[in-house]
Amino acid sequence: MGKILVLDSNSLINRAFYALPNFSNRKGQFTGAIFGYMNMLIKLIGEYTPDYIIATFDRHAPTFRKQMYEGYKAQRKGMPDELRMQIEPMKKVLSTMGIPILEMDGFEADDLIGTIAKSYNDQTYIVTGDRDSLQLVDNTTTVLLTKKGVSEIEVFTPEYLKETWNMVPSQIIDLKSLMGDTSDNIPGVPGIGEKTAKDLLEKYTTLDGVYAHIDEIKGKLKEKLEQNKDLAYLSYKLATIKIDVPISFNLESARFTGEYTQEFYDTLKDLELNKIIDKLSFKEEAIEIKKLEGENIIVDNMGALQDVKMAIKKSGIFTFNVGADIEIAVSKDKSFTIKLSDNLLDGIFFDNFLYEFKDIFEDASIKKIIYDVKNFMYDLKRFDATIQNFEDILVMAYILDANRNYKNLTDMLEKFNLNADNSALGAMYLYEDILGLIKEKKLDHLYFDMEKPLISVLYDMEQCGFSIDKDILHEVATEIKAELAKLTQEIYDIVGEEFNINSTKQLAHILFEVLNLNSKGAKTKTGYSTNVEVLQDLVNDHPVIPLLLRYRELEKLRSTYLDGMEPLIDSEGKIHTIFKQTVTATGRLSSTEPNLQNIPVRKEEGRQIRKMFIASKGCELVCADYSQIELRLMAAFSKDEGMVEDFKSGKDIHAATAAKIFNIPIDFVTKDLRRQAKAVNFGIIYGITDFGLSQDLGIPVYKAKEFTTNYFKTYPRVHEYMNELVAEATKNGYAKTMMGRIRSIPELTMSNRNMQGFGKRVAMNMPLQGSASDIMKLAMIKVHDELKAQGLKAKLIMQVHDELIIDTPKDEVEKVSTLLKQAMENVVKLDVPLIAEVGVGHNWLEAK
DNA sequence: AATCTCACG
DNA sequence: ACGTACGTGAGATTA
Repeated sequence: MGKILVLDSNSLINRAFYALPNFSNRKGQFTGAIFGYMNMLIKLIGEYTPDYIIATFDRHAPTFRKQMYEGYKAQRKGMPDELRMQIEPMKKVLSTMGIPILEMDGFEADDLIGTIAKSYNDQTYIVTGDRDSLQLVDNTTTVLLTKKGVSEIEVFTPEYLKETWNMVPSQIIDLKSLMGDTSDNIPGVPGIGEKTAKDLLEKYTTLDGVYAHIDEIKGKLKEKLEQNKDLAYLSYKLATIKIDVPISFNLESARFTGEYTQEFYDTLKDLELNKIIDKLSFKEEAIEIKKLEGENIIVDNMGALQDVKMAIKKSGIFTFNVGADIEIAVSKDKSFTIKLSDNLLDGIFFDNFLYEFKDIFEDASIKKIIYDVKNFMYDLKRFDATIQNFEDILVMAYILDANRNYKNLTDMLEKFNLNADNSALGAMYLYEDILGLIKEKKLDHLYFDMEKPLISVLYDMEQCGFSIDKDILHEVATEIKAELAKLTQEIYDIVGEEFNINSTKQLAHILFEVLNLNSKGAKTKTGYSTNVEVLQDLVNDHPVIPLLLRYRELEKLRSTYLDGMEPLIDSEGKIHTIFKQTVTATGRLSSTEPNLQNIPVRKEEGRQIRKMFIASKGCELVCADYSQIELRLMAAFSKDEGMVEDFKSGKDIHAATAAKIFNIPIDFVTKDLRRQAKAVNFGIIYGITDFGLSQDLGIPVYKAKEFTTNYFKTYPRVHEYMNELVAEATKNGYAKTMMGRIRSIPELTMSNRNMQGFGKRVAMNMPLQGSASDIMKLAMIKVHDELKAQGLKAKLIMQVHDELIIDTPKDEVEKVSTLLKQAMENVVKLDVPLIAEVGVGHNWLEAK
C-alpha cells in the first residue's frame, strides 16, 4: 500500500503561468510556468514522499461533457500562446523525470483523476487548483488545493471539508449545480450564488432534496428554482466527475524512485531550468561501500584482556574507540571487541579497562589512533593518565575537508563509504587512507606542526578554566532582572494587554495588527520580522518601542550570560569551555558549553558581564589581541604599496583609508568618516557587495558602490589580489591559507548565481580569516610551550580568534606580558608588522 | 527540529 | 529577476 500523487497538470501549469512572471530562457523559450510547476512538484515530493506519481492532462478534442452542454468551457478563453508553448516541454520534463502522462480523447483530466483515485486502495493525493475535485475526497483520497498561484496548499480531507465548509464531498456537486462555476462554464441556477446555495443545501442536503421540498421555499427564489430546474440538473451532470473511465493503466509504471536520469537532467539543462537542477540530486555513479573484513575477537574475560595487551605491544600501533563496547584494532586484519554492554566480563567496565590499560596509553613506543583525542584525554584524566604518541583521525579528516561535519566515528566511516563490524578496524583503514591523502596534498605540515600539537594546548586551556566571580554575577543578575520585571509591566501597560514578549510571533501581532505600526515590510520566512533593525525604524512611532529594545538587550544578557552561565560554574568557581577544533570551514576554533567567544563587549550594559570573568587567586589576567590582523594580512598578501606603507608607518588604518577614499588630509577625518571607512575595510575582507555595504552603513546602494570603486582605486593591488583569489579558487576548486589549509568551494561550480556569488566571497574571505587563524594557532602553541619552558606558572586559558588570555601569578605578569607580545608578533615574518596589544587587569573588562 | 534573534571576532 | 558581506553558538518559541 503506497501513496499516489496525481497531478492535475492543466490546472497547475495554468495557475503557475498566471502566478509567475513570464520568464524566457536564452533561446527565447518561455519556461515560467514549467518552472512554477516543477517548484511546486519538488516541494510536494519532499512533503508527501509519494510512491507513485501520475500527471494527467486534458486533450483538446471535444470532450464527453462538452457534448452534453455546448456552452461548457466554450467561453473559457483560449490558452495564451506563451502558455500553450510550454505544454509539450512540460510533458517532456515529466516523462523524462519518470512520471507517466495520462490523457485520453474524450475525457477531462478530472475524470481520469477521479477514476484513478477510486481505482486503488492506496492513499491518493490529488493536486489541483480546481475545487470541483473536492467531491472526490474520501478516507483514501485527499485533495491538495493550490492557493496563491501554486505557492500554498490547502489540504482537504473529509473532516476538513466538514469543518470549514460544513459539507460532505458529494455535496460539492449539489453546490455547483445550484451556484454554477463560471471558470468551468457550469451554468447553475441564474441568480443563485454561493451563499444561497449553501443555505439551501444546509436545509435540504442535496439538489433532489431542494426540489422535493420546493413548496417550502417562498417567493423569487422558488420561481428561479422552478424555472431553471433543467439547467440545474444539467449542471449536476456537468459537475459530476466520472470515476469509471475505461482506462488501462499499470500503477507500477508510475513508481517514483527519486532517482533521476541523465535524460531528465539534459531536458532541464536544455530548458535552462538551472534552479530546478540545483534542487534535485541526480543519480551518480553508484558509490561502492567497502566492506572491511578481519578477524574480530570478542573479549569477555580477564585472561583475554591480557591477550589484547599482548597483541597491542606486539603490533606497536592500535586504534581505540568507545561506543556501546570498547573496540580495538591492532592491524587491518585483527580487531577486538571488549563487551561493556552485556556485562559478561565481570567487573570490567570502562574505568577498569582504562586502569588496566594506563601503561599502554602512556607508552610512547606504542602509537594510538583515536577519533577525537582531546575528548579521550578527559577519560584518562580520571586515572591521572596521559596519552603519549597519538594520531587523531578526526583532526586529520578535518584538515582534509573542513566542510564535512562528523558526528562520531561511525558517521565518519559512513561518509568515507566504509563498512566495518568493528569500527576501530575501520579507524585503522581511515588512518592509513587519510594519512596518505594528507601527505599527497602536502597538508602534513599543517597537521603535524599545528593541529596535532594544538590538541594538548586546547586540552590544558579547557582544564584550567576561567574563574568567575559569583558575587558579581549575582549582583548584575539581580539588577537586570529587576529592570526586566519593570519593563515587562510597562510594556503590558502601554500596549494594553499581556503577551509573551519573547515570542516574535506574538510581538509582531501586537506591533503590526494591534498597534497598527507600519512595518517596513521586513519579513522572515514565517511572518513579520521584529529584529532590532525593524524596531529601530519604529522607534519614534510608538512609546513602547524603546522599551522593547531595552527589554531585548537585557533579556539576552539574562538568559544567555547570567542564568545561562551560572549552572556551568564548577565547585572551584571556574567555567570550562570546550574548544572545538574541527568545526569551522576556515580553520578557526569554536567554543561551546559555554561559548566564551561571544561574551558581550560592544555595548555598555553587556560589558558589565565581563567583570565577572576574573583572574584566579593571586593572579592577574594578561590579555593580548592582534590589531587588525586580517587587514594586515590583506596588505601583506596583496603587496599593495599604499596599504603596506600605512601599516608600516603605524597609522590608524581606518583613518588612513578614510583620508584616501574621501580624498582629504588625515587630520580632517571625522569620527563618522572613519566609521564609514572601517565598514568598507571590513566589507572588503568579507568579499564586498554594494548591497551589503549599503545595508551596513544605511546608505543607498549607489553610494556604497562609489565607496568601493574609490577604495579599489586607492588600493589597486587589493583589487587585483581579490580577483586573483577568486580566479585561483575557481581554477582549483578550493581556497587556501598561507599555511596551506584548504577549503573546497563547491559553490563556485554551481549554476545558481547566488551560490556562485557566495562562493566568490568565500574565496576572498577564507584566505584572510583562515591565515589569521593559522597564525593564532601557531602563536598559541608557542606561548604554551614557552610558559612551560620558562617554568612559569601562568596558564593560557582563552582564545577569542585574535585574542589570548593568560591567567598569570602577580609576580609573573611582566615576564608573561613580554613573552605573549613577542610570541604573537613574531610567530611569522611578513612585510607588514603584526602588532599585539597587551593589557593587564583583574577582570576581563579591565584587561582589555 | 526549525526558526528567529543576537552575542562575539 | 534574484538575493546579497565572512565565521561562529545559544536561548526561546513554535510546530
